Amino acid sequence: MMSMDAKQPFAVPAALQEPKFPSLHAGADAMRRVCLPAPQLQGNIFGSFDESLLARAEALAAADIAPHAKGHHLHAPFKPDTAFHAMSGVPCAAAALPHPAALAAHPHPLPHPALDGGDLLEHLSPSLAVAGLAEPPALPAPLPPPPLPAAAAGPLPVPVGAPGGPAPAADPRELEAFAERFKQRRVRLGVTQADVGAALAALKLPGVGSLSQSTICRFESLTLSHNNMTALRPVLQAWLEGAEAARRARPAGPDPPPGAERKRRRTSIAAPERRSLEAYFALQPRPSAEKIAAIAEKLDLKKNVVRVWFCNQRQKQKRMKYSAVH
DNA sequence: ATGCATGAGGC
DNA sequence: CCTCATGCATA
Repeated sequence: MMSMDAKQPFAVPAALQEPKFPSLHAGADAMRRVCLPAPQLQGNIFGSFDESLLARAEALAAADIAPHAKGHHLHAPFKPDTAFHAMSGVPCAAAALPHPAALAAHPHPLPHPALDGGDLLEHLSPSLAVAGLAEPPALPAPLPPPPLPAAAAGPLPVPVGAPGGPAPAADPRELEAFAERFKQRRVRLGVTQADVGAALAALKLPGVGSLSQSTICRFESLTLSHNNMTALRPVLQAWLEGAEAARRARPAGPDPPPGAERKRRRTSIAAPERRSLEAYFALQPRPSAEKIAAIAEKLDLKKNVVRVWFCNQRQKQKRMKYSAVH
């Protein structure tokens, strides 16, 4: 009976359902092809050593890297002019997979086996969070009022605006700085990440609806792709300025009580299986469908779960925290 | 804050 | 089937 989904404020016909930021797919797969190893090579490797590799992966997983020594240094700023898809060399390097013998001796050139896929994002800087800025559950506007709208904010050039071609200064540093300032000012407004996401719809910017708490969070912590960050920045900046202006006009506002709705459940992959998957991933980040099926069977997971897991891992490896060229 | 998932767009 | 942007559910 709930034809009104909480999401999707304006029912957009599927035909019109365009991505919120149309220009995000700039030659995204060009690089993929470059990364793809010769099909036959891949076939040879896995055709011949299939069992060996699987076994080795499991052995690695089972042996477990107990000390859990962490020391990942992702490098490769690599900024081609066609696309800034923060590609670390990792996926390609792994795809270029030497031979099992080499793997046995040295898993790969990196300082540590890429078994830390889940840990890649863990050192987000919680500086603001621990600074004593607990954000209110809703928005009762407790508002600690140290007025300094422009004090902390430096000159913002707003580099967008070329009508003929979008050529904004896409400096990672710029984005990083903005993200941090954004968070500070947002907290100062006493607004949660979820609130921001919801408020975006009210801006009625073309092609921009609401966003989730997840996305706002990821923006603030720079755990989005560079393209994504770049696309979101103007939108969030617009909201921020509007919100600060509104605050001056009307210091207080009503806080709408949140509703309660339950939906889908999240399947959770157990630690041992996860470790195995990570080991497999280190050997081959882009396994074939057959490979995925084999892995799924060995780990007793649904094939689709395994496939999605690999997709998500690849996506994580591309996030911009590590592409921040300095 | 993050893990698993969906869906659009693309070969 | 992939990538990419994004979100629900959850630790």
